[in-house]
Amino acid sequence: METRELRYFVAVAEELHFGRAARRLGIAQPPLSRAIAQLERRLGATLLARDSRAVTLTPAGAVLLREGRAALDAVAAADRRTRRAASTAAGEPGLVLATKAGASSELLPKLLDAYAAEPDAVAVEVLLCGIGEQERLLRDGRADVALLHLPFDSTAGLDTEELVTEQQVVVLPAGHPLAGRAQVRTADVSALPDLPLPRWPRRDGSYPDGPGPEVRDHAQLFQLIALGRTVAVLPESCRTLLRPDLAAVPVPDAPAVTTVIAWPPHSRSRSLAALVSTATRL
Amino acid sequence: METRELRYFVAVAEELHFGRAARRLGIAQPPLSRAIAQLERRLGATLLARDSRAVTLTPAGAVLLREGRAALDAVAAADRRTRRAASTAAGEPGLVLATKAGASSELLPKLLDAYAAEPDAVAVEVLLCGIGEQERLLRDGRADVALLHLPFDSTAGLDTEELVTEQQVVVLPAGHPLAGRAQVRTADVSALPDLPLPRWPRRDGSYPDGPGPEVRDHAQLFQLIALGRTVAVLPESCRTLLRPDLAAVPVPDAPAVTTVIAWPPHSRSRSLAALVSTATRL
DNA sequence: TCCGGGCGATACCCGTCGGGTATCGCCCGC
DNA sequence: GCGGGCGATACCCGACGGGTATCGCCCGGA
Repeated sequence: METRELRYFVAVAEELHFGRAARRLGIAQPPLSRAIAQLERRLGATLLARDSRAVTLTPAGAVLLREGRAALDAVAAADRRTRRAASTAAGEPGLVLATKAGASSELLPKLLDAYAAEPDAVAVEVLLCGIGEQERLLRDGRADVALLHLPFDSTAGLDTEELVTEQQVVVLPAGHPLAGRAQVRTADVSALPDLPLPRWPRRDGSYPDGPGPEVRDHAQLFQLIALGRTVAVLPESCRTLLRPDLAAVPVPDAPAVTTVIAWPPHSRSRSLAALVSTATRL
Repeated sequence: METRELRYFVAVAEELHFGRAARRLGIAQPPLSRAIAQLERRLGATLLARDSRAVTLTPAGAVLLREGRAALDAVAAADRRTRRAASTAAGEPGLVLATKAGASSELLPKLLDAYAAEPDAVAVEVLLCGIGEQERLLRDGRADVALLHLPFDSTAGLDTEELVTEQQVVVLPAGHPLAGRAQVRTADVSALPDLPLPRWPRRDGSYPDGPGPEVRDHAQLFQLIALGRTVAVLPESCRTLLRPDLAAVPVPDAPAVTTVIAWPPHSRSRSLAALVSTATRL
């Protein structure tokens, strides 16, 4: 199976429409139809049900969509990592660290400083990404290492080391009645009638349904909290980012958040090992 | 990057010889040279140093060898799993469970029986494999789930659940002086002058150097122990396999062995989830 | 009921490229 | 100094990927 065939199939499987998929791939529709038919013939499997007026995935097609995406990511990672290894001709290439924008605001600078002080540290590029994107970045080679936050992020298929565990706090407008409390419970927070919890984007960029406002980053979120439109439960290290018009109150019964450093399991880079070792010693 | 190019490169990188690699691939040498040159041109990287009389990997080539193998495994897994999903047209396909031949002799039958008793269990094929092969089988799609034994096997890049932890025992000829002891220490075992520990094959099938005999499986091993040529330290569940002319003595200070059930992280199969859940309830 | 339009499949042509054979250039070792 | 091993180059051919034109099918509206 060639990667070209996989790219073609994934495009059709995602669009469920040969014409659109062909346009996305920059080719005409007939060669695409032919390529898919040939792939089906070679696999001995029907991947798509061409029910007139609608294309749907067969069970085998669903398997190939999932496995094919993973395989294409692995190929993309091989390409990217090889280019990077070549472009930094002498010595170790730099590292790319992925983390959610706004998260780990305390830990990250400490980690970067500590690592930079190591004898043979290499340059670390920080790649800020959206919610849940880190795993993808590691799998397709755009990043070498990432900071994840359990239990929100998935560490499936990654090697990890736990770094710190923090309690969560609820972030409120400074004048809110709960802001004076020493602590609150999750029930108190979710029961606030006029302050629905915000909605974060899903993997594909769409938002779940619900009453809360749609938010993309912490600056947006804090603005909306200050305006009295929402509240949020965040790890307590977010206190360092708080504006003076916001207050944070511990929520002891909210799940603790563990920051972990994660990397692709087959990595064998000296500099990555040094960075991880520095992180665990913080 | 096409999988054909990756296959070609991996072959050359493993053989470090264009002629042999071409023969292995079933093509002539000139097209192979051209394909590698084209891959290098497209990546903008020199992958192989053609020092006259010897081909060696550049650092970028070493990266592509490692990443390329992983990518080829992922493509092979996509192919195999799609075929299997298609061939079992109705309902869930069966599961393939990989385990080391001779290991988990107590746990495996219990697991298979318990799972078979589940309401919608599917057929489970057991694939006996060599030391350390399970990870590869899971990655390239030949197996869906495996039993691994920590700390010997690597679980890098796999999702796992721990099943049981056992102490280890030393297996001796029944008449050996230590056979009557209630327990021994690792120091006692490694100090036995005429009974060197056996040598197990490495990933690539070669054996490490050393005085002990080369063994491939437990039947071989027990035969050699009975002949007084070696001793072995094994998990205590191996007692059920012992022949009457062998004895087992606990070794409390040997590392405990944990059997884990492992599967590829992106699996989303109902029957796999049921098997894992059955295993954890044993 | 018929017609138009949307969509995937088919037919057919062309250019590129992958693969083969022959040969060269280089270097090492006898 | 020469023979042989090895990778690169030259050149040819056939296969296959991609394009355009068109068909067949089905649904929906008049």
